[in-house]
Amino acid sequence: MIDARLITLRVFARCGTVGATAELTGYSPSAVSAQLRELQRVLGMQLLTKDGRGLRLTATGRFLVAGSDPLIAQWESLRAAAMEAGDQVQAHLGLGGFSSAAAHLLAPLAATLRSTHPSLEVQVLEAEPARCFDLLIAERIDLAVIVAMQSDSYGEDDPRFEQRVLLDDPLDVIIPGDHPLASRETATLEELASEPWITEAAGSAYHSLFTAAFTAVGVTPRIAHEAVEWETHIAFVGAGLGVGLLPRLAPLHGAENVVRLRLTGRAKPTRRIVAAVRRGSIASPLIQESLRILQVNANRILTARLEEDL
Amino acid sequence: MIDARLITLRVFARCGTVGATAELTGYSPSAVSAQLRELQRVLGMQLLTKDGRGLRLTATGRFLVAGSDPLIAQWESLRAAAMEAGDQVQAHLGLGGFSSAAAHLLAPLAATLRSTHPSLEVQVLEAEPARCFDLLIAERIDLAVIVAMQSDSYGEDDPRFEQRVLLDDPLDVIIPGDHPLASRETATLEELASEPWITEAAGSAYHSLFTAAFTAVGVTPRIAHEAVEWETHIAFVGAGLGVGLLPRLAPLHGAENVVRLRLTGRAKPTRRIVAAVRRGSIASPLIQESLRILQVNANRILTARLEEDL
DNA sequence: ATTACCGTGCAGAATAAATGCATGATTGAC
DNA sequence: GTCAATCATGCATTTATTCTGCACGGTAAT
Repeated sequence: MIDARLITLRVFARCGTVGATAELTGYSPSAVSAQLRELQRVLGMQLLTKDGRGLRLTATGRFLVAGSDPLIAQWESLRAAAMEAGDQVQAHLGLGGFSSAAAHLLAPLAATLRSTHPSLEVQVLEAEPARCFDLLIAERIDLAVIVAMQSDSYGEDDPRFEQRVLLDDPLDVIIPGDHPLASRETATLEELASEPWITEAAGSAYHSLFTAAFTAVGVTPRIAHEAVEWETHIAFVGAGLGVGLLPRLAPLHGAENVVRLRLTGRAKPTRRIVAAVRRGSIASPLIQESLRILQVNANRILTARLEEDL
Repeated sequence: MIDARLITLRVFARCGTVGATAELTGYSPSAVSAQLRELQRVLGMQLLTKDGRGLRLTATGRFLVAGSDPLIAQWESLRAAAMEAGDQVQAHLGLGGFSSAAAHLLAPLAATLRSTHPSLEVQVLEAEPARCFDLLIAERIDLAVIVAMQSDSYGEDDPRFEQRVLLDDPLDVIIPGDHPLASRETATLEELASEPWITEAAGSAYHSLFTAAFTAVGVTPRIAHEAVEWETHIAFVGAGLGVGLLPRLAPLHGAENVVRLRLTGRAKPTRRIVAAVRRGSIASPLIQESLRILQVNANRILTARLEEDL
């Protein structure tokens, strides 16, 4: 309902280049360029200046973008209220989430919504948390499932978003099936302190969670290998290369020679999984329903995992 | 910046029929029909229902329209603030006003703006006050000059508009040149109580002003003739058909056998001339400048008239 | 029953917008 | 200093959207 060109400007304000804006919005770079020029013409404002080989927002441009936050929020709020008042749901819903969330939370959600609202067209995009926020701004998606990261620049008080905690996903430890502790059901980080550890690359989202967990018990782990996908982690462990942490939401799906142990003791690391929406839209019936479904599904998965793997 | 289809819906909410909406917005009826249908499709809301041979807003529709008032106001406010922050003015300005305002206030304003802002395109629409408000909602004009009418449904607190008093235009009395009082400079309503009066049709904007003035002095005038345009009033007076009231802003331009007398005494009727804009836009530099110019011009005309006709 | 009014559907026209490629300008690397 | 990479933009073309004008069907008043 808000002019698409203003949305484009907002995306540009976040990512700073026409090319990136085009990628995020789904337009071509020329279209973005034309939109921004047209926006300035229509409003009679100079919003951008050339800066080297790129563009930069003018003071007016920054002012407009900042001021548009409450405008967008108000529209979302109005739409949500009207939807609720009329007991209706929108025609389209865009969902975004990082890999395992997309697979284990969003896919079931999409399936459920599809059956309860046959006329609703749902679109799921797999994307990293930071990109999810960008996609929310670009209005490509309406609901994002992300891992809460204190390092992120999106605070709980960001005027553009609202966030709700979906669940705290506990990290389990996975060890080779022939490990001395393999017959146990639980373990502590202290017991595994001297093991070779498999983790993600330093600086990644989970790495900080990993180090924080060990700092809490005063142990410095030996990092032997790095992996990005959980599937790779599991394979490394199965090959006897070391031990690792695995979110309970992530399935082992019967991997050879790998057992999952619950972590006990002082350090019980969890990753907090959060749903984020554009501010104002949280009251929308469809969003509310989606949040409920997500939460139910997530809890079901967590308890089911306990019976499967542990 | 707010979707044109929502604007169209707002206009429909005011006038109630597709045809009238088309006339006000400048679209064809088919276009309005298509826009409203499209709006419902995009939002996934049912906003309208068939009602006899016409359309009627649903509860959701009324809710959305009412809720859109602050949305529009916020956009106008943001635009005005950004304009001010960037020291820029918009590219287009639409002005609306009733006949004599259009001729004596808006035309000079347009001329002044044209010279001070060569790139600005100004458009002037002559329209009755009620229609001016509609045109403001339809975003066909940005500034309206109207006669304040307590009977109007537009209060000072309407969430859609903001109003500023431009001037209080005193009503003078016009009498034939061969009238016994013609050599005077002032007169009172009491002195003219027994004269045949020329007024507007009952129910018109000025008629209530007319009766209120006589009620204030406890006299019931004899209404002899009715006229719509001031020029007709003047002609009637010149033909000796009676006496009448004429706003000081309206010129005699040397009519034969008519003299203008200032009204003194207890009843000093004035018509309050007010500028109205969409709420939020009052802070816009161009609106502010226009209001200043209007006020200066109005005062200049009032004082000049004293020297010409009185 | 007839007439006037109102909204809508459709074919075609007009307008607006997006794409893809080529270009110019700038930065950083070698 | 040259070369490659990055970025934005202009233009011709295509594509999508939107508007118009007219005809039609339903509804209310005379």
